[in-house]
Amino acid sequence: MSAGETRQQIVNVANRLFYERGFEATSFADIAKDVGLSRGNFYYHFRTKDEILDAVIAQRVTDTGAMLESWETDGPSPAELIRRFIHILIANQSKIMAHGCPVGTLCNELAKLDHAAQTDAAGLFVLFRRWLARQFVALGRAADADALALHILMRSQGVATLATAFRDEDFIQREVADMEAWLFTQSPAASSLDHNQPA
Amino acid sequence: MSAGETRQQIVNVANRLFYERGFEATSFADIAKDVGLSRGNFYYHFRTKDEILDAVIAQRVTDTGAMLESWETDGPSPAELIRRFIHILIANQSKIMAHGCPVGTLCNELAKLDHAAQTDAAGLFVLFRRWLARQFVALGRAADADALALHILMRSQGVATLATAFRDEDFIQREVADMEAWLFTQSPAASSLDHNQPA
DNA sequence: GACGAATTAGGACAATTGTCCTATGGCCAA
DNA sequence: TTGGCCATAGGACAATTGTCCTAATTCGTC
Repeated sequence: MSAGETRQQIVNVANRLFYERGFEATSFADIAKDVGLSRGNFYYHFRTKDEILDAVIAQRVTDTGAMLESWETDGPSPAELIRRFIHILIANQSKIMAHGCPVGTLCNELAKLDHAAQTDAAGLFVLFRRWLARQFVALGRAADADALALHILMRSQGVATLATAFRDEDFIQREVADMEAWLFTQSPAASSLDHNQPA
Repeated sequence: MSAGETRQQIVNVANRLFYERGFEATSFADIAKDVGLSRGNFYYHFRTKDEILDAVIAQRVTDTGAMLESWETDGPSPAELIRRFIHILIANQSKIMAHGCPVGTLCNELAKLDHAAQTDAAGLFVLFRRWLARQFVALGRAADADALALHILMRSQGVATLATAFRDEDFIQREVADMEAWLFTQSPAASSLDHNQPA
């Protein structure tokens, strides 16, 4: 197998394990076993564990960017695009209940470790933040687009954390519906309506 | 020193380190050094690391319960009590930006480790959930008190996670203000008002 | 088929992990 | 003062960690 392919396999497996078990709790041996390589051989592809982390984050940046871009290809409305973002919570429901949000939990862990890659991991949030802000601008909310983007991001993080703690599908459904109702009130034309009761 | 005092010191230090660095990343040696004891001696007080974790969670349950109870002693209104909860985000701002929410991050880590103490840690959320629900009942929202409690809890978790990732004090202030505005609309008398724009 | 480079296996290495044992010191009761 | 229990220090233990080296294998090219 070519070095590039092996490297890609390592990144894919590490990406999954970092999400499912956390960065610190995942060892070289764990990754090696799942890839089917010997542990010592890793040094050929990655000199340190931090290099793997960097590669995993870079991979996620690429994947996330591609996903967000692909959503826009068939030209849905900004509100519909934001709805798609919100619905990640339902699409990935079972994974989120088991391991939380991949971005939020990684940022939290790296913050506690005071890890150098903290900023890179937060860059994943920036990707969503900017994309969401763009949609709110298109929605006619240029003045507070970034604040609205952060608000939606904040809500999905809160839902993810409580979903992991309580494993309550109804809670997720309810909060997603509430986010959609909130979104509806944010289009200027509908701003006089009141759709904000969570329940 | 009596065994009880030493044990209490260990729990206090472990509590702090589990929060600042995480459970897995904190070793017996780390705790021993901060308490000023020899590592081997831990076995006398705690047979396993999991036993320390249990003690730390039990301590947090006691402390949290006492805090919530003390808030109610001088008889503030339910809305004022909920406001106090929301303002934890500001009171603990710098710690949250550095290490996240103590409850949320612990639950997330234990979920990834598939740890037996997961449910006990989530019990800390239950404490807040029930206390908040009581306030909403007193506010005249008995029908959806639990959902409203989860909603507030969800928001504070989301704010904590993004606060850690972005270290943005303005964001925290803004979202706290928005939570207060939301709270105002939740008292039945004020339910026709619209205070929901986050910004 | 043979050569040289690319890729791998296997293991060495010191450090650290959680766990556990034993010998020692100190304090309180008789 | 003595005897016994409580608390501690110090270290042993096997296992695992991230890192690194070297010898072997595989592969494409001539």
